[in-house]
Order: sequence, then C-alpha cells, then structure tokens
Amino acid sequence: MNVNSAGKRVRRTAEEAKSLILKIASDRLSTFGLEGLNISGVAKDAGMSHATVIHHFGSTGAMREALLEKMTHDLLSDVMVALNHHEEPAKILDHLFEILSHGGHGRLLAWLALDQQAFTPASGSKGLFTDILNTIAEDSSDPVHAKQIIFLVAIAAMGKSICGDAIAGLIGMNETEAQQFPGWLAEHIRRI
Amino acid sequence: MNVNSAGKRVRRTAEEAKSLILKIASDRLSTFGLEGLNISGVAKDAGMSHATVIHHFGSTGAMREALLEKMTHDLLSDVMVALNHHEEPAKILDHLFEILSHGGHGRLLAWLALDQQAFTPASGSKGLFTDILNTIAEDSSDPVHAKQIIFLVAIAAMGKSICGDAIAGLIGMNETEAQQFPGWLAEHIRRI
DNA sequence: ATTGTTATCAACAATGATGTCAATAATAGA
DNA sequence: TCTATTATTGACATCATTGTTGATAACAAT
Repeated sequence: MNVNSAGKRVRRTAEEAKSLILKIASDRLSTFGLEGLNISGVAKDAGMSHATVIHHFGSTGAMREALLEKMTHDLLSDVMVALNHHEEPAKILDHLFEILSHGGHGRLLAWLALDQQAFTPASGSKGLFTDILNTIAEDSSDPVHAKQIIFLVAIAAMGKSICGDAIAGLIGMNETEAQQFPGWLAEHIRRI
Repeated sequence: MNVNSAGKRVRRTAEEAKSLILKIASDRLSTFGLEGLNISGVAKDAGMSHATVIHHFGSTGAMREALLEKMTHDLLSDVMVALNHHEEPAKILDHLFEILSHGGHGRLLAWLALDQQAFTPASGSKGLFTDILNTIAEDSSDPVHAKQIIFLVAIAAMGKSICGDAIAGLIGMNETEAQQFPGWLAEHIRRI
C-alpha cells in the first residue's frame, strides 16, 4: 500500500513533503471545513500513511499552525507586492479584496482564526505586516489615523470574504454595486 | 456517578434539560471553538451522561442546529434592544460591535456563514436586519452612498468579531485604540 | 398505592484518530 | 561499492467519541 504505479515508494525531500501536505490540507480545509483538517484525513488524500504526516509535523495542532503561518505569509507577500508597485489606493484595495476572495483564501484564514482564537502568526509574517503598515503610513498625510484605517480595511476585507455575498444579498446590493465597493472605500478613506 | 450531593438522580423536564444542554454548549463554543461542540464534552461539562444528551438531541449535528437556532434568536433579541434605544450613531455602532463580540455571537454567525454556505436568517429577521443597518446610515447626508456605508459597517462588524483581536495585535493597536475604533468609524462615515 | 411515562444512567460495542516503533527503502556522499 | 541518513511504511497500542441497549429511578396521574 502507498506505493506508486511502479510499485516503489515515493520519496520526497522533507521540504517537498511538507509543501505537499500543506497543499492537501488547504484543499481539505476549503472542502470539509476545520473538521477535515486532521492528520488521518490529510494523509489519506495525500496518498501517504498518517505516520508520514506525523513525522513531518508532529501533531495535528502543529500542522494547523504551519498551514496558518503559510497562508498568512502568502497573503501578506501578495499585499506587499501590490504595495511595492506603488499603485493607486483603489488598485491596491481591489487587489487585497480579490486576493482574499479568490479560492476562498479569506474563508480559510477565517476558519483557522475561528478555531484558535490565538491568531499569532510567527516572526516572519509579523515583520511583513509591519512592512505593510509602514509603507501605508508613510504615504498617509495623517499618520495618526493610519492605524485605524488599516484596521478598518483589514477587518472589512476579512468580513467581506466570509459573508460579503450574504450581506450584499440581504441589503439588496446588485453585482455592480458590490464590485464598486473596493474603489468606493479607497476613495473615501483617502479623504480621511 | 452523575448524581447530586444527596445521592439521587437529577431529573429535569425535557425542556429544562435541552435548555441546560444548549447553555453549556454555548459556553463551550466560546471557550473551545467549534470543536468543543461535541456530545461527550457538552455532557461532561453539564454533569450528565452523554447518553442523556443523545436522548434529547439525537446526534451531534442536531444539537448544533438547535444551538444555532437558539443563538440566532438571542442575537436578534439583543439587536432589537439596541435598536429601540435610538441612540446616536457612535453609540449604536458601539453597541453593534459589542453585541457581535460578546458571547461569541459574531463567531457563531461566521460559523453559520462558513459551515453552511446558505446564510439564511429566519423569516422575520431579514427586514429587521435592514432596519438595523438603515438606522445606522440614516444620518448620512448623501443617501446615494447609504448602501455602501451599510455594507461597509456590516462586513467590518463581522470581520472584527472574527479576527479583530488578532489583527489589532498584528498592527500593534493597544486596548485604547481598539476601543475607540467604533467611535472613530462612526465619526468618519458621518462625513461621507 | 399503583401504574405509566420517560429522563437518566452504566455498560457495551464500534469506529476512528493519534501517536509509537521497528523495519524498509530511496537517495546522497565517501 | 559501501555506508550513512532519513523519508516512508505497516503494525500495534491507546484513547476519545459516538451510538445502542436494557435497567432504573423520578415523577405525574389515577
């Protein structure tokens, strides 16, 4: 069992194995929710024994933390790239909201955030976040409010990715209005 | 085991038992997250055998659905109280954000939105929901943007309840700044 | 007192997830 | 070719959870 078509074991580098496992874990998270994010299920979908997953991550909790760290890092990296392009705020917000909506990225982050209320991405991501913070703040004419603005944009982006469609439906927003929202928000926070 | 100090069984009415179980389940949801919503854990915290919980609800899934209904009802009641106070926008926003944060109400709604894609509050609640958000935006001098404002407030409130603490920590917001956020938001959306 | 209802319980079985361990095999380097 | 490393595996033990069942006890009604 758990051999390839040639009847041989698949042997990856540790990095490749971890990467594959986290990819499968991400897929299962979006398919089954948090409850699908366990060692045995991930191992099964990845076509390896659960002992292998334990070998690489140690426990379910550690695997979840690794996934959270990876997803946070990827997200912040994307945002940083957008920022470094020195695009106008509307473009950047468009990009941010699109990133969080695409592939359920925001939903996955929300799921993990809901699970462990201690949402504390490790060192690397925190540095990225301060980079983003500084980049935005130095362009702001009023740095006093920069933090509040960033907070607003961040929680709005998360909220929209989780239940934006539902709320839009509840208040009778049409497709066009919903698409205009990031630009609208960018325009108005620029005036603050 | 599972008898009171006098060595006798505790016997409740079916309604009392269900109510107690859902109360414990609610506590566990806010303490342990979604994974704390299982039969054995709830039964243990409630001081009864897990067979009793199964007797009253049938399965873990049914218990979760019942809890969902109860908490949705409680949330709507709280919001109605806030509405009837007719306070200034800043106070109302304070109240809204506080309600969604308190007792994991926002987290529950997020669970609803994430777990079951269908975000369909019960019959009368849709009108109530729009009433609430219209009240928030009714002071806007430009009704053209009212819908966008409503959308922004709603998704921000949800986002904050889910991962507001985490994001505040990431960007180095202190307690005071975080508490000032609803008022800050109310002030600035008033100018739009 | 007697009876019927049923909330409650302990015990059991079944299932699944987690983690350990020794053995194996793939790969790199000497 | 030989050796060392380690990714991978199956088997095993352990534990938690779910669900069932028959018995029991609390309580209401007669």
